[in-house]
Amino acid sequence: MTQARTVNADQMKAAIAEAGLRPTRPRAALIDQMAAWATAGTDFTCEELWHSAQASAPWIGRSTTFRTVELLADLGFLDRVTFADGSERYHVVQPGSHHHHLTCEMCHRVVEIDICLPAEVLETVQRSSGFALTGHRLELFGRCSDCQRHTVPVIDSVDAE
Amino acid sequence: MTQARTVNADQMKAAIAEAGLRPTRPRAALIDQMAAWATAGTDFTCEELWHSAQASAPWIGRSTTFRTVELLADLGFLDRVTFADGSERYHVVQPGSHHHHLTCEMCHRVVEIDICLPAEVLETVQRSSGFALTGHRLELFGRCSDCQRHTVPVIDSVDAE
DNA sequence: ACAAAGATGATACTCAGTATCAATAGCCGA
DNA sequence: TCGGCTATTGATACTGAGTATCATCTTTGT
Repeated sequence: MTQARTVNADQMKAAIAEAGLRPTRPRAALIDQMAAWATAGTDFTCEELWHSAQASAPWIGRSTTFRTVELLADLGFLDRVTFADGSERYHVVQPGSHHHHLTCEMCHRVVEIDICLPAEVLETVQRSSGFALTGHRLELFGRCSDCQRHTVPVIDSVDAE
Repeated sequence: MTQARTVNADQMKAAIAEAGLRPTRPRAALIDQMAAWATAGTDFTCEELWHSAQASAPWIGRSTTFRTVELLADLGFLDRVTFADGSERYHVVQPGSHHHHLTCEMCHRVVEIDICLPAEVLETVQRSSGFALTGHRLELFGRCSDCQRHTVPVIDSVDAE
């Protein structure tokens, strides 16, 4: 797997400035929290971000949290990651990098992986279906090494959920 | 692409009987509607199913619709399909078949495809990440041949959304 | 026909996210 | 520095999808 270098708060703030948007206090506070989580490899929901940010900035509104997350997602800093149980959470990533996610179904750890569908497979699909492919989404589920150690080993199957 | 033969109402009803569950009128009505959609290749949400079923069976409750969809999903007859815009809908499939979905981002057409990640790719991920893989989810997005005809051609890119 | 268990439908509720809008805070030019 | 323009904010109310509850009604096995 590839450990992408962690996105920091300044990168996100700079991107906001470059987009001609304003560097406001709420945005800064939320970005700082997200960047901290990014370093720790922690994913989050908007609700969690809001609650967490309120510890240091109780004046931040819920709407602003949703708006800021949407903004950062549009700027490419946040990916929506799907977990094995179907839940979806946000994860900070390097914008523009093409990768997919491998998530631990026990501890929710997220690992970015840079493997992808081979181009010839995509071309085969394109030819046989008549579709013009514009994108795809791949999520891998499993148990991380720590969680394997603490529980019964899973059957060595690689089928879809 | 592989056009899986369409699941019919009787198969679903038989599966319910085999599971030791009861063949009730609401279940039959909902299954008939889903089977009709399956033949037409139409996907749906619970809400849509409910409204549609009410045309012929106005006594069916909303809760029952959700319960029946969940039941059929558990029995493997329904897949949750993700579309390019992030929305999720149900789609009737042959239970037990391992496949993925290619969806048209314009008309929401769903095509089942039987291509998958090559085993060696999965093994590489497994080795390098230390994860024990247990499943995956792959969604392909594009424009179907009909929608390509009616609009400007898309850039021939195959990157993720 | 009868009782036990399964299934139903009405209702109320939760939860995540959205819409609205008056008030506020950055920005820019004078 | 001032003033005004506009982006942004936070409070509030709302929506839509899905869940919990529970009295009532069906199936089913006897």
